[in-house]
Amino acid sequence: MSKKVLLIEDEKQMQLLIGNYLDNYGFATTAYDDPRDALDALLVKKEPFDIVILDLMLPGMDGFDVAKAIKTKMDIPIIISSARGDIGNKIYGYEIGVDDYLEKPYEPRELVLRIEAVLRRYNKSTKIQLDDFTIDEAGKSLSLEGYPIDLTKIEFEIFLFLVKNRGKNVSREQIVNATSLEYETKARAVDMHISNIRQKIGDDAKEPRYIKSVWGIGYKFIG
Amino acid sequence: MSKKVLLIEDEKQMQLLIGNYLDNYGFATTAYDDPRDALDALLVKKEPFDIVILDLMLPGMDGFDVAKAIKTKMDIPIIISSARGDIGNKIYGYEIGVDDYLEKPYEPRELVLRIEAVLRRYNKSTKIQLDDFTIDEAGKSLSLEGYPIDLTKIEFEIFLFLVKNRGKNVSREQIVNATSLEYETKARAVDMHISNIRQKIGDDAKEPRYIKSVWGIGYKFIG
DNA sequence: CACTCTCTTGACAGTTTGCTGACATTTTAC
DNA sequence: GTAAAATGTCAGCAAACTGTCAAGAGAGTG
Repeated sequence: MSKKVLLIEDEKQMQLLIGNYLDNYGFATTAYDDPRDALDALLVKKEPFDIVILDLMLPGMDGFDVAKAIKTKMDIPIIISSARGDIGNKIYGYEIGVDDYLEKPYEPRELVLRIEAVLRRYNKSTKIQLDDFTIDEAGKSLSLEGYPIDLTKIEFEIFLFLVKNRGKNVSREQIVNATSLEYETKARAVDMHISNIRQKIGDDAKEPRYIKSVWGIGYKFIG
Repeated sequence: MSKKVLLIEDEKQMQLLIGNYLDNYGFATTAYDDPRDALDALLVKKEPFDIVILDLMLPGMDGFDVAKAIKTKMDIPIIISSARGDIGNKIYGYEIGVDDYLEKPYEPRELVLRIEAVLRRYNKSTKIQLDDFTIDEAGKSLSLEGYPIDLTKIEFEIFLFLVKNRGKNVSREQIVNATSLEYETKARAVDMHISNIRQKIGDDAKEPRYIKSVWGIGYKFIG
């Protein structure tokens, strides 16, 4: 299945050049002149793209703001393509969490290689895909259907432990031992964390889709 | 019965060395150069292997992808065998569920030990298959023909005790002692638990398929 | 220092479980 | 066959467990 590329680039000529080139290499490219249209397609209409190629020189909106808007809402790789090549911008780009950076002019072939590299890194980084969750173990981050969910450190540890033992019942004691919870922490505190996690992932204790309470035993991640 | 080892390794020399060595230790080794052939044998032809030894440096396909392809389709242990550096600390980051890994060069004896350790761990992975039941002792869960059955803590303990003593008669007193039932619990309470268990697993006291009452003695799991 | 965020705990409501008495039914002993 | 003993199971209750609010302690930040 070909990967879907979202190209945000206002120069028509560049758009055609890159779009055709990528399509020849087996990608399905959709291009937008206006970043607002692109954001609309990605975040509002939720079209399923695999990667974003983003020009920094855009009409009406700063490229970095576009990147930030995307990264705070979704977990999707972004490659910056720009003529503005000074180091300051580069660093800023990586701080936002941009995945790679190309300075114009560049060979289209180079872009293909970078895309492949980024996608490869993305797919087999430390991420666990499960149901609608993407769990980044190293990055200690979680997203649900592409939308990031902010868990605290301990919440994330508990969630990860449950996921790794999905299908099995785990006791509160096991949870305390497997996470950075203090040894003498009362089992009751675990309940509170579970309650908070459930709220954040939109789960319901009575009709759980993900974390089920097992009476007298503990909890179980359904799966 | 000797355990069947699937060796995926493209270096002929290594293949022969490991293959012969394992066979000398009572394993039945089948080797493939090409991971696609190995996947075909395992996943399509469904040849019954007990464990996979996987080299990471393979032609045509990334070793991690092979591992992932296997693990998402089957529940079979995998040991990674690879040159130092391919692995590093990545292996644990890639949450594929690999069971062990060895860095080349290693002593063949070491591999044998690892295989035995992994198989031991796997077999006593606390899962008991019996009739149509799957009992996960560690996970404290039970399923019948693939459908999960929710037993309470004590019901599960009683059921497990009966299964472990299948074919034997066990008294109510034995059941009380073997579970977390209070010492002074009346024997009569056991009857009630048995009744509830029977209902949940669809058994009939009069025509028992699983739990039989033994008049004047106690109960017996038929087996 | 004030502010925020995280973790823990007490408290209370609501739910589930385990136990028992009660009664019907079955089996054994004589 | 009859009485006594054993078992099956319903209904109900007390105890144990869970969900979650709210408050407070403690850590980290600017």
